[in-house]
Amino acid sequence: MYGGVHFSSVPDISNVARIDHNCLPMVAAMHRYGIRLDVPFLIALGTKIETRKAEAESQIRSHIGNAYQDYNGSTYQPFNPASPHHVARLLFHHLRVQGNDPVPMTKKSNRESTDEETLQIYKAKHPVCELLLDLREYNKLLSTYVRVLIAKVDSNSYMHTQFSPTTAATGRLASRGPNLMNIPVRSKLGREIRNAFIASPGCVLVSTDLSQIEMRWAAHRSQDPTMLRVFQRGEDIHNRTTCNVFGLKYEDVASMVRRVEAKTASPDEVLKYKHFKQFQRLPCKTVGFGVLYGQTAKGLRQSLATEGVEWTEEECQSLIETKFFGVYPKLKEMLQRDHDTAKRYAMIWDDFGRVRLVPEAKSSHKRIAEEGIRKAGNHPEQAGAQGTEKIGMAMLHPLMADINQDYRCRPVLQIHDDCLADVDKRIAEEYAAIAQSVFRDATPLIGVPVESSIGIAERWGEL
DNA sequence: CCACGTACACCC
DNA sequence: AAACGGGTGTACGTGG
Repeated sequence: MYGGVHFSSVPDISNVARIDHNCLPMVAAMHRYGIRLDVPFLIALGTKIETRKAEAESQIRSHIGNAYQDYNGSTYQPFNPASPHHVARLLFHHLRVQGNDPVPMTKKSNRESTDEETLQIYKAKHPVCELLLDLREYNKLLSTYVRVLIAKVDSNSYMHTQFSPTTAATGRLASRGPNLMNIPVRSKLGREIRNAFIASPGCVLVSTDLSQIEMRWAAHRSQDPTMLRVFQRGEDIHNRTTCNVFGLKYEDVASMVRRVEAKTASPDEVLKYKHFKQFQRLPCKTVGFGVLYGQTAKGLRQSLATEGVEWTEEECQSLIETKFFGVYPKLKEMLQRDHDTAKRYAMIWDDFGRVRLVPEAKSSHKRIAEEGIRKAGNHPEQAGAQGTEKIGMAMLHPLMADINQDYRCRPVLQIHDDCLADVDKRIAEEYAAIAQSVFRDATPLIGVPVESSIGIAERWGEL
């Protein structure tokens, strides 16, 4: 012991460089081979979105008429719906959709916010809000994805993006030129873009996904008995949390879900299920993600509100502190330990010894210090999860290279807990089984089974 | 004219 | 004065 520091607690960083180094062959192969794009499909999609964009623009113009009159001192400025500044002036100064209510403001400039959340509030007040939201989506899809992807494919329609294993502080990969880790998936139209990513001729795309890997790392590190049992029994962790919080029986919930999914539930039970899903499971699921990120009661209240669940801050506080951590007390202790480590040493590290420096954790400014502590609280799980993924990639690549002698078998993308390969149809099943077991066994966790799921399809959007 | 900060939006 | 961790990219608007 010296100066309050236990030498035994100093992390061993020697494995980190090896992990990053050993995943490079697969990363390089991803860059070199690239992923195939269906360019005619993308062009048709682009045309479709351009049409919708033009419609939305003309409707916006007809709705606002001369409502927008901005005089810059010499001329009237045309309204630009892509400018948040113009949108704010239109809605809150000319149309005054807020009436006498206060409007959410932007963080740094002193101006009304026009983000999606804000526009949703005033959707009922003026039809232009929804049109502006639609237009935003079209502009986003066209300028960030459709046009860029078409412009950047090589002469054989393959996209070669760069992956950097050393950019993110937690060891996650970063992708640029273009970024293929943020291709849309949540909205219907956005998901169409994912369908432009296709397998090579005679091949299929095989995805290998580590399920709930950060949660499993949290279970491993905390050794929380309830969490361990959830994963050992193969339960749905959010259902388990919900049951313990609301005093429901797990098996009752599971059988209800089965009946609803099989469409054999009575109308009464369907109503009960909908209530369960929105007002019980959703809050518990949100907390489950949120706690690993250090989400506060205020943040939880906010994110639930966007899902139509209007809880008070006090109710959120009680859900997090009393109810959630009441179910998983050892998880709370682990997070507390990590926060203490950050406050004491201004750093934190994961089980592989990947260190993150958080000097701000020692700041005298509470806000800055808490920011550092939140970063530290999440680091061991995010970095640990990435360790599993990178080690899996390192072990899998030589096996793929062997197969690739006779049949096409190429890695194409990694998205944090997901590894995508372009594989000859004739050996897709065989490859999938190998990849699944490699990722599953890459890093044994104590008392926690790791599970990887596989998907096979010709288009990425179908996975 | 370009560089940069900001707002917003997409992903895990 | 924030209120959720980790990223990239685009358009706008301002200031050098």
